[in-house]
Amino acid sequence: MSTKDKIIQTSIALFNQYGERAITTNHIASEMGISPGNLYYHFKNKEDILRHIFGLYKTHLQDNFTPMDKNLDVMPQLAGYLDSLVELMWRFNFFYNNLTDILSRDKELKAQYLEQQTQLVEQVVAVINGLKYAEVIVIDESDIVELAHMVKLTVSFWTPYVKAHSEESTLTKQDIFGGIVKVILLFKPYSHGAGLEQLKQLQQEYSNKQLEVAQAVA
Amino acid sequence: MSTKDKIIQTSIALFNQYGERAITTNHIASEMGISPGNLYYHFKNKEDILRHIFGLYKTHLQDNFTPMDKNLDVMPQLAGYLDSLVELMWRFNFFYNNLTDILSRDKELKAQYLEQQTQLVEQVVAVINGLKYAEVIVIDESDIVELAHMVKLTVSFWTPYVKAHSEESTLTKQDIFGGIVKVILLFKPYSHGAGLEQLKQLQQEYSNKQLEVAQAVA
DNA sequence: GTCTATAGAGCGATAGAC
DNA sequence: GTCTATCGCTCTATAGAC
Repeated sequence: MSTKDKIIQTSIALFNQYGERAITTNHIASEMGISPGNLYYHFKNKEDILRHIFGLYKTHLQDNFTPMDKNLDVMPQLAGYLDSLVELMWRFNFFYNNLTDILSRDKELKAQYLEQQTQLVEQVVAVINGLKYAEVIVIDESDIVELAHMVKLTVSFWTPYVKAHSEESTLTKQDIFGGIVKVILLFKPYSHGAGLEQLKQLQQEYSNKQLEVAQAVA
Repeated sequence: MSTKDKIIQTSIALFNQYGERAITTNHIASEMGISPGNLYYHFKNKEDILRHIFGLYKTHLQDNFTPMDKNLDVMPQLAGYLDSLVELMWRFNFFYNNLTDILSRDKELKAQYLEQQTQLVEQVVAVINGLKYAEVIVIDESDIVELAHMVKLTVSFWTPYVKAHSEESTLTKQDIFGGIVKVILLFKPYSHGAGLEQLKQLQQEYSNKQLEVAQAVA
């Protein structure tokens, strides 16, 4: 791995563990065993590092949040989206923990984020419509965009919510599954009959994942 | 107003406008036209100020989130809770914008927050049960706590969500009403018949408030 | 590409006069 | 209760040698 890539990876790891605010460029360099000067050879400044990390975030979403295929079953596709959200929430949780700060310090990054999130809400709307046409849920047209924002809000801020509510602020991967359960909860009351049973099953699967990991640790 | 109270009020105002991270003790003193030394006469440090502000936050919730009266109509009481949440989300929005950071820097405050939020989830559960017994909503026993957390998550992180999605990061009070609409959206799909009509009307009221204020400014 | 050394700036907090 | 002055620390970022 190139030094540049290693700086990115180390930054992500340290930001996630200690928070973006607490980690300085010196900490990153020190953790890697390189000099601060070397770090600044590869990146203009800390914001430059954050922009590169945002690039990875964006790529992850572009690669995994592809449009639904109407010829395939809807539930496996939904499960695929949820799995990719687990990865997203886990890998970039530091970003959500300091979203306002990070964006307010860097207008360019904020513009990129805004554009990206505008796309994202459209993609979530498309998924909701997919569930609607597959008759998994029944929902008024006027509520769809609102629900899409609630999904986005939940995914974005589940990890800060968990951190604020746990004694030790160290996030574990099973904590993330709890957030997915909440996302499914958002859809569930719009669902009836066979669709409801499918969603209940999916929710149960993620509840189980939560416990499995916990038991593996114990 | 005493200097001590004025420091608290000025801090809240500056934190809300510029973010807690960006505002130093020097900024607060300078804004008030007092010396940094004077500020440190009244408060041990910045965390001390934040703890006092949290005290106000806690008091606001204690005063406004009183248990439901089963002898009175449920909807006016719900509206009362929602109005008090508007105030909370508006007055202390800086707190939610930096929640993880603020709590990770001060173990004592974190403990207080944890205790307070544990109480709060119980109170939200009580409100949901109130809606259930008044037959405004129909909800499985097993979903109630999960829904309560979703309400809390929405209230906590609506303002950071809005800030992240607006060009200028200055929050207005009508933005808050949008969050209340989202909270009502959480309840709506559990509702049917007469209860649904009541919730729709309530949601419409807050949607209107959103627009009224916007027009008053224009 | 990597290092050492350090400039430059800001922040938190205190001492001591009034 | 309020001020001025300032110390010590940390952080960002750069200069210049290798």
